[in-house]
Amino acid sequence: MMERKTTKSLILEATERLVAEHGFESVSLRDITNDAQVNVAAVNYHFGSKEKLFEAIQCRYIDPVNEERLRMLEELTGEGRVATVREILEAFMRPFLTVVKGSEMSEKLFFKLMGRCVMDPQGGLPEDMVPGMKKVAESFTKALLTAAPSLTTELVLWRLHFTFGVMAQTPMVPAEIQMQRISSKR
Amino acid sequence: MMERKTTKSLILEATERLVAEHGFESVSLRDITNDAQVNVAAVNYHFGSKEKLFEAIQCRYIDPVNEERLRMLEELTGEGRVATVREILEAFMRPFLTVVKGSEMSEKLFFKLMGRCVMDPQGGLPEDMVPGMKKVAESFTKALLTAAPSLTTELVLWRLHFTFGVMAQTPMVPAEIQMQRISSKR
DNA sequence: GATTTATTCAAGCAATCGCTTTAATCATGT
DNA sequence: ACATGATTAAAGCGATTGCTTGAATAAATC
Repeated sequence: MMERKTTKSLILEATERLVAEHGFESVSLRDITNDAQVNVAAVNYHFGSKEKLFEAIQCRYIDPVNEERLRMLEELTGEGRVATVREILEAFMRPFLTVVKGSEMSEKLFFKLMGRCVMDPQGGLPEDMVPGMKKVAESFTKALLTAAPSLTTELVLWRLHFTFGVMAQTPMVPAEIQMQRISSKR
Repeated sequence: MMERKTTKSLILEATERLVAEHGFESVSLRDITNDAQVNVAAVNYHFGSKEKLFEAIQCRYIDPVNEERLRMLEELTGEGRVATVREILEAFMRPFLTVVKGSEMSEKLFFKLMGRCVMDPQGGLPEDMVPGMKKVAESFTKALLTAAPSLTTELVLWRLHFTFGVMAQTPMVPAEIQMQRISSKR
C-alpha cells in the first residue's frame, strides 16, 4: 500500500497547521494525529516525544532562514565590502519570503507559525538552534554597528528585537481590525 | 480567623503571576491554588470556572486602562479642541503606566500580563470587554484621522495595531538580548 | 519463499486536567 | 446559645494528557 505522503510528513504538516492556528500549548498529540489521520503512537515512533516534534517544526524553517540570512549578509559585507543599513535589514527580513516561497505552505500560515515560535517558545528554543540564532544576532549586530556607527550594541539589539517582533505579529491581526472595518463609517 | 488577604484576591494575584510568566494555556487550576495556598474548589466557588477566572484577570486592568484612555482623549478633543497625533498617542499609551502605578503589581509583571492578554487570548476576549475595546479603537481612529487627514482608516488601524503590539512585546525580551550582551565583545 | 527489519495499529498505562460533591468550619445576627 | 448563611476542605468524578506495550502488517534483504 503506497501512500502519497509519508506518515512523518503528514504529522509535520498537521502540527504546523494546528500550532500556527492555536499555539503550541493548546495542541495535543490527539489533535495532531486526528488531523493527520495517523495513529497516536506514530508521533513517538518517528519523533521520540511531543517536545521533539515541536522542536522539529521550529527548526524546519528557521534554520534555512538563518542560513539564507548569513549568506546574504556575507554577500553584502564579505571581502571588505560596505553595506547600508537598508541592505542589511533586507538581508535580515527577506529570507522569510525566500523560504516560504520555496515551501508548500501558504504565506499566512507560515508567518503565523513563525510568530508562535517567537512568542510561545515553551521551554525556550530547541537546544541545537541556539548557536545558529546567536550567530545571526552577532553577525547582524556587528554589521549594523559598522553601517551606523553612532548606535550602541544595546540599541541595535532592541531595534532588531522590535523588527522581528513586528513581523512576527503581523499575521496575528486580531478581530479588532475587521470589526473596525465594519463598525467605522469612514 | 482573620486573614490578611481574602481567598479571592490570593487567587487573582497568583493567577496574574503565573499567567504573566507562563501564559494562559500552560497554567492549571492546581498550579494556581498551590501557588496561592488555597483549596482547588475555591476557584470554582469564587469565579465559577477557570475560564471566568481568566476573564476576570483580563478585565481587572484592561478596563481601567480603556476608561483612562477615553478620559484623556476626551480631555484632548472635547468641546471642539484640536489635538496633535503625539498627544493622541500619548493618551493611548500612558494609561498603562497610570494603571500600573496605582496597582500593587511590579511594572514588569504587569506588562508581561498585558502581553499575554494580547497574544494568547484563548477563545477571544471576554465577551463583556468587546464593546469597550471597540469604543477605544473607534474613538482613537477617529481622532487620529482628524489629526492626520492624509491617512486612511486602514492605515491608522494597522499602525495602532503595531503600536500596541510592540508595547505588549517589550517585556517579553527573550534570552537573546542578555545572551548577546555576554557573547558580544563590544 | 523465508527471514529480518521497519512501520502501523488498538489498547491501555499512570498522571493530570477542570470540576463537583459532601461535610466540616467560620462568621454573623438574633 | 442557637440558627443561618458564607466559606473552606478532602475526596473523588469522568475526561484527557503524553506515552508505552505487544501484536499485526508492510517492506526490504537474503
